Amino acid sequence: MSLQLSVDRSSPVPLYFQLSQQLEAAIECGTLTPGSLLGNEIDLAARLGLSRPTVRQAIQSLVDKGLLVRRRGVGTQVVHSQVKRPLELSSLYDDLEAAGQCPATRVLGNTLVPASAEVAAALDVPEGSEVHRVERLRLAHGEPMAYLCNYLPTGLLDLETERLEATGLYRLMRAAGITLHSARQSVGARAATPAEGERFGESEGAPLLTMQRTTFDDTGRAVEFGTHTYRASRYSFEFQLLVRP
Amino acid sequence: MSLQLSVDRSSPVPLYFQLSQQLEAAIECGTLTPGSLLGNEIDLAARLGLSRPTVRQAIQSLVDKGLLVRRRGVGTQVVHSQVKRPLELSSLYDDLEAAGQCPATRVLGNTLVPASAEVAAALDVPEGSEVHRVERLRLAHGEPMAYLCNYLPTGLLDLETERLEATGLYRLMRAAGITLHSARQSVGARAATPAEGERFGESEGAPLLTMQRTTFDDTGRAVEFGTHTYRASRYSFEFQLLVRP
DNA sequence: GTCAATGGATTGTCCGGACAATCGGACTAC
DNA sequence: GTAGTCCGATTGTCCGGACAATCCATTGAC
Repeated sequence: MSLQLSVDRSSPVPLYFQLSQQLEAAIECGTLTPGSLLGNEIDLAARLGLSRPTVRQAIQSLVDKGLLVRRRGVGTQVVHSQVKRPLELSSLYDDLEAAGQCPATRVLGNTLVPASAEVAAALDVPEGSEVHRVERLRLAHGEPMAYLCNYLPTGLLDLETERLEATGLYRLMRAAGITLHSARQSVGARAATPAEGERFGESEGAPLLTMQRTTFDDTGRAVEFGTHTYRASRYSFEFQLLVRP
Repeated sequence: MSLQLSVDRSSPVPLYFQLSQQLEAAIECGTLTPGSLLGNEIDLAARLGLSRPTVRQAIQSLVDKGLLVRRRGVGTQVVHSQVKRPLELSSLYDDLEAAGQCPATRVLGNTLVPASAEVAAALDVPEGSEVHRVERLRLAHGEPMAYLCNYLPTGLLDLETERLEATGLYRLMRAAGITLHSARQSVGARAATPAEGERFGESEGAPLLTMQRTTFDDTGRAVEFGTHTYRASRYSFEFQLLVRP
């Protein structure tokens, strides 16, 4: 039952990473069934011609992803799963596209404004200093889905209205070399104002889903602050939380 | 400016963990300021009388937590922060208690029921098999905040109504030796039905925040499935998402 | 039959070293 | 002055080994 594992020492990709990828693929495609033991680390290392620390590093990365569980004195098992997917910093645009919803964006505003107290606090810039403000209406199949208002520090990337119409904000940021790391979110709900009702084609008082989010890059700097409003009848958040003990 | 670091080799707590805790404390209390270098790993190891792998393990755990950033050829820096807090699988009870809201619970039902198709799929048990169903009303300062309906597999823990009134479900699960690992959540909003309006002391049509959650333990088994309804005027979700690149 | 002691298996922790990859600044050439 | 090159510093990867801690099943005692 020992699955096919091998490493290419001439490849520039790290050995532990080659191994973890092969193991992940085996789990994904069902070759390694949930609950099955992985075989002890020593033998595995010997079979592959690797050292134990390297094998452990590969296994550890999958444990961190939640795909494997280690039990001292027992061995390493594949989790009973359903959990497979890693949690992602969800992008509304990508979500809609993945769901085949034909997302589109109408840019309502793209200007420089002085930072309000709230925005300044979120982005950690002086109050009153200039920041980008982008207001967008996100459509799916031509129907309005959400109203997005985002603030960004200046100098990080150039926000062309044309590009904002074509894709999502996160893709633009990644393309600009910003590595997104984490985000603090606050999700709530409230009734639509008359203006919002009209904007979304719903009646006044219709339930709306609201989100405020501050996104940080890998150095811990705030790179985006946004206030979003979604039609509750058309959208809900799906996400996964991990516990770090 | 080298800060005070030391390890106790006679302690049963792992050396790398002692070090990571001291570093985390130094970051938390501001001794290590955001953006400052940590000093190279070799010297750090020599100063502490540890090996480099041990020091690396300590640093790596903080990198995983998002407190440090490594840059090859540069060094290891403290992140520019605000992010400090680790993401937690939020417990409504703990959230309220931490906010000084005097949480209380009224158990409306605590019975065994046959699993519906939805519940069976979420918990990965046969449809129609018996599962626990717990219905609760969560109060803060005597005011109703949320209606919680949870399903749990049988045999995991004994759910005494008395205990459920005194604390949160997650605490009971942890106390029963279940190590929570991750959860899939879906958050939405809708208008209150007449019955819900009455239950919460709000009018019909008032916006409600809804959440469905399936929680998994460290072996990947589903240990809880719940449908919750919150008064949007009184509660919103705060959480943090991480990106795994 | 029940409970406690023993032992094998496996992961957890730690060491010391070696070389490669990458970054940033200093230096040089033009 | 500007661009390209070199070099030191630092982290990234990998090795091989040693012992401790823990789990599980078997064995043994009562």
